[in-house]
Amino acid sequence: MKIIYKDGTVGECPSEEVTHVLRHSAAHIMAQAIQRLYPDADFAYGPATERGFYYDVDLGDQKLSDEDLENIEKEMRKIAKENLPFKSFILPREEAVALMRERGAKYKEEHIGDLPPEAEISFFQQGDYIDMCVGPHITYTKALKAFKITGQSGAYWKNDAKNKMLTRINGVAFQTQDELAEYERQVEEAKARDHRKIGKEMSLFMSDDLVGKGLPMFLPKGYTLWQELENYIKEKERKLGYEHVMTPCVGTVALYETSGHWAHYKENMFPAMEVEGERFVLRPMNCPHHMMIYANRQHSYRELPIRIGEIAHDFRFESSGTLKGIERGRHFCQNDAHLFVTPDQIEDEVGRVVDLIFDVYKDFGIENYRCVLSLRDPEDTEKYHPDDEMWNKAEDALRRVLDDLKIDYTEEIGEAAFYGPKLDVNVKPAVGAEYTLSTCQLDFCLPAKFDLKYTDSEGNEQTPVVLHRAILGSLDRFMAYIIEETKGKFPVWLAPLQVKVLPVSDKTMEYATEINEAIENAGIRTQLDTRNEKIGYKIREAQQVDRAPYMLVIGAKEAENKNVSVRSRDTGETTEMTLEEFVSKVKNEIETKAH
RNA sequence: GCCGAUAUGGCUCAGUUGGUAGAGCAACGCAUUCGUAAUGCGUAGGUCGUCGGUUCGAGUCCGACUAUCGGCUCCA
Repeated sequence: MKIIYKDGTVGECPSEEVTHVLRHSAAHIMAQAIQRLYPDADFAYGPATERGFYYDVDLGDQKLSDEDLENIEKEMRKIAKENLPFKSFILPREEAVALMRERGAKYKEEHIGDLPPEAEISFFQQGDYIDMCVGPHITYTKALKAFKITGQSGAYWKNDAKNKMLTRINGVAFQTQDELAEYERQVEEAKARDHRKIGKEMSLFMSDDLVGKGLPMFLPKGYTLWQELENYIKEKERKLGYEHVMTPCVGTVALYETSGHWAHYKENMFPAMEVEGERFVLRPMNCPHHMMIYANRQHSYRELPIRIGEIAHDFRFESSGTLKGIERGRHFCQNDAHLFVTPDQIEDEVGRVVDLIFDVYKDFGIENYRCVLSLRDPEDTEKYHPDDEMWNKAEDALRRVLDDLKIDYTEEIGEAAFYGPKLDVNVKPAVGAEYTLSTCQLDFCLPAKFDLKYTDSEGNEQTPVVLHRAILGSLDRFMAYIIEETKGKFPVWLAPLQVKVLPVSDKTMEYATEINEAIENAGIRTQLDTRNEKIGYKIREAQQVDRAPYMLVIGAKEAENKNVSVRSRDTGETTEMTLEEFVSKVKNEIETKAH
């Protein structure tokens, strides 16, 4: 594919750049279409994205309906068909400003003002549409073949909520129709994996307006899974020397004033409630409570690290627009722990946390993740706790741990919390944007705020460093993640219903009942389908709705042979075996957490 | 919170230009006793998200609110 650069030269596009150039050009073509339909439209930014492109546009008071978007898409096809050439030109700054002013492009004009004085100001033009842009672009509009407008949203100019809200029109674009079709197939697939849909189908959780938005409730099956996760992670932690505590999900405002959360995190908390002249809040995190537990008695350096863990209920006043099933609610349970260490122990302890994270990921078969080291921006002296030495030491310690374990990671400057650097492990769910599953954050501030101490070997009082860490993140979010990863086909150890016993007819109900009881007594979660239905019907529901890993078909043959026919959810194959063989097979899979 | 869309029995959806709500599945009843992804027949079930307005008449048109969905923003 030929492309045109800002200086007007035309060349062959490097193959890895083709899609990006196509998408960026698609944004320009969309802008041209919009300008034809809405002559007063004023354009802001219109880049290529991971899957396609968008353009932020100021349409004044004009609102767009779905039909309007279809019309824009139609106009884009028309422009592609017209096969207009892309041309480029460069203007001196004053002329560039004059051109933009003449065309009423106030966002572009403002953008010129943001560019460094030496910047070359280039333009691309197809037909009568001119866009300030560094390019490169396709040479003719016909090169754009496979694309689609996917929706619109609001977006602030320069991403700043103080600025005007613009209309962002999103689209996808690919090199071929096949790729576009594949994308659409993936969107369908993602919808089928959506934890909200599967959670409803499998009766895992529910929500109700009367209870409140963002406040999901776990049904028996969902809570069974939840408890498996809780027991699993607590067992892991116990073996690593964690001690678990239970603390209330309410605290005084004074507690959060001490921690500093009241000053900096108040807008994300439910407002305070006043009782008998004292003010309380629902807690958004557990750090202050755990600090108080540490402070409950004096500590020697010999005891450190001290690891305090809790499956803790928290409440955050999340913006209504960000709520999403059990992935993001206003109530959730953190798999939280605070590790109190001496400065010398930081590296070791972080290493142990990182080991634990990947040990857990192995058990769950999690392979698609991205490690992010969030560092401070040394220029931003306002945001970050001022202690250069501590920061450098901590950031180096985190880096060393990752390097020693040969873990790939990216560094993000300015993404650290104000109190210290952090390591996040992010995953990409089937539906929606990437989010953090596990985190390990260093904290230099909180221990001092609570005046935490330990006595060192010289007999002097020292302040410990705190590591905040969460492995499963929140159990709620983690559950959402594994629902989407497995499409509800959980491994045996997690499945709310591990076995479903299906008598072929009432004639074998008695034997099926015996089998079901024996399995239940072996500590396996099982259910007997007592309905008067045909076997195919029972299998269909056990497979499609319950997603039970094993179905036992019990008919005359099994009753006579005193055995069971085991149908596997995953392979669809049926094997005959004795009840004892089956029970030990399932128990073994539970034990080994087989995937 | 912001931009846009949506809201109809337990679930998934239909409902034409405004004229008294419809299907499939599920539930319940009866028949059937059946061998690996839906047995047949029947019964019951809805103040169409809420409130207000226009109209002789509103599921349908208008407004407000609530919730949900797609994005944006935020995320100690």
